[in-house]
Formats: sequence, C-alpha cells, structure tokens
Amino acid sequence: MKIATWNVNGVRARLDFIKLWLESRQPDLVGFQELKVADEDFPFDEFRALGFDVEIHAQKGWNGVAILSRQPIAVETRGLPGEEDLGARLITARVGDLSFTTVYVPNGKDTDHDDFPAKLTWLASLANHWQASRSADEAAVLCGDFNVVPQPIDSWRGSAGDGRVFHTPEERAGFTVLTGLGLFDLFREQHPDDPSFSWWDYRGGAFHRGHGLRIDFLLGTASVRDRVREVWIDRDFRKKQDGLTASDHAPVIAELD
DNA sequence: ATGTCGGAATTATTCCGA
Repeated sequence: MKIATWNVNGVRARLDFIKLWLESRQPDLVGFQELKVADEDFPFDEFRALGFDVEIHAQKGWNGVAILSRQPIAVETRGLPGEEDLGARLITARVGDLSFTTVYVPNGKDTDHDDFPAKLTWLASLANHWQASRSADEAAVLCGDFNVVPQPIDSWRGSAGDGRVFHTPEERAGFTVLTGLGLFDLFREQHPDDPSFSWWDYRGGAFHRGHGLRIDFLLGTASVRDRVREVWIDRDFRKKQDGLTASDHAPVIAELD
C-alpha cells in the first residue's frame, strides 16, 4: 500500500491540483495538513467521488488536518488533548491494521516570539500523548508537517542554519523525544545521506534556487519501518501542474508491503 | 527586495499567517 503526507496549503484553492495528484499517484492512505476551511465547507463529496473515505479535524481560516483512505476510517481522536487552543492540528484513526495520525505542528514564527515556547510545549504534549496512547510494538504512523529541521542535512543552509527557527536545539530535542519513543523517520531510514527537501518558500524563487527544508515526515513504528519498500519526496508536485499553483510543500510518499 | 500565496475582513484593498 502507498501512504503519504502533504501540507496542501488550502484544500479549496488546491482542489483541482490535489485531484491531479491523487489520479497520478494513486495513494491508499493520506494525511493532509493546512486545510484552511471550516468543517462544514470541506469538499467531502469531491474526495468520496474518487473512492476515498475522508475524515477531518478543521477550523475556519487556517490549520486543519484530514485523513483520506481507500479503506474505511475509524476516527479515534480529534485534536491534541490539552492543546486545543492552538488550533485543529491532529487527527488519529484506525485504518485496517494501522493506527494513522497526522499533525500540523505550530510554526513558532521566530525564536523570540510568544508562539515559539508554545510550539515547544505542543511538541512535548504530542510526545506525552503518543506515549500514553500507543505502544511501540503496534503498527502506527505519525505523519505531517512538523515545522522542525531535524539535522543540518535537512536545511539548504546546512549547519549555517543552526539556531534559527526550525533549526534550534530546543525544537530538535522535541523531535528527538518523538523518535526516542520508537518512531522512525522513514525517508531518512531509506536515504541516510540524501539532502532532499519537502518545503520551499513561495517567495524569492526559493524552489528554483534550492532553498528548501525537509520538515514533512512519515514516522513509523518498527513494524511499519520493516514493511517499507520505498520512500520518496514527490518534488514534481511542488511545481505548477496544468497551470495550477502548487502548495509550498511537496507530498512525501512511502510504499509499504 | 521579506520578491508569494490563501484566506478573512470588507467590498478591491489591506491585514495576517506562513
């Protein structure tokens, strides 16, 4: 089966582009972030018409996460417990034999902004919630936009980026707590030395200049990691398609046995 | 050039967040 994560940057503005991607890549199970739509305005029928079950946790204007699946979705949790004030950023469901969670981690804005410590707290809450609700021996995926650059190789700035927002020791430590709970970064497991990115700023021609970051991850427990056949970042879908504007994030896809 | 997007608030223009 093919699983994926993708920050779509507005599900309504991106709808035709997303459909092109679904038709082209034929994923089985997908986490979307940044829906930017109220629950009642989400285009459920558009995805159902393509053969997907779909469940969301959303809010008007920004944030919002969704799960699309060819198999039925049984939602377990909407919202990160205790962190609801920071917006609609987590949804967990059971899909077949898999526990599937997708998250949109707060951006943090800058290291001296009030949102920055809130981001660190949110990450710590996510780790606590994961530890309390999952076991390391189950088949579980935690995917999404983490807004953290785990290592210098994941930034176009390399180690020169260390200390900037997304690249701080505190954010990296928050991410390391998650991987310490038995979650493996599936792309990095498969490609230890690949300096690929998943996000490029719309501004300043960042994509064409190679100014990107790898901040979107498919994390999986050991049993998921052992099923991985291939993982890739779908860079082509960061480009315009049929005149349609892309998200500023590329999808990340894994093929599982 | 902090140079682009998407959405909200408000009525085509400005703001906010990313």
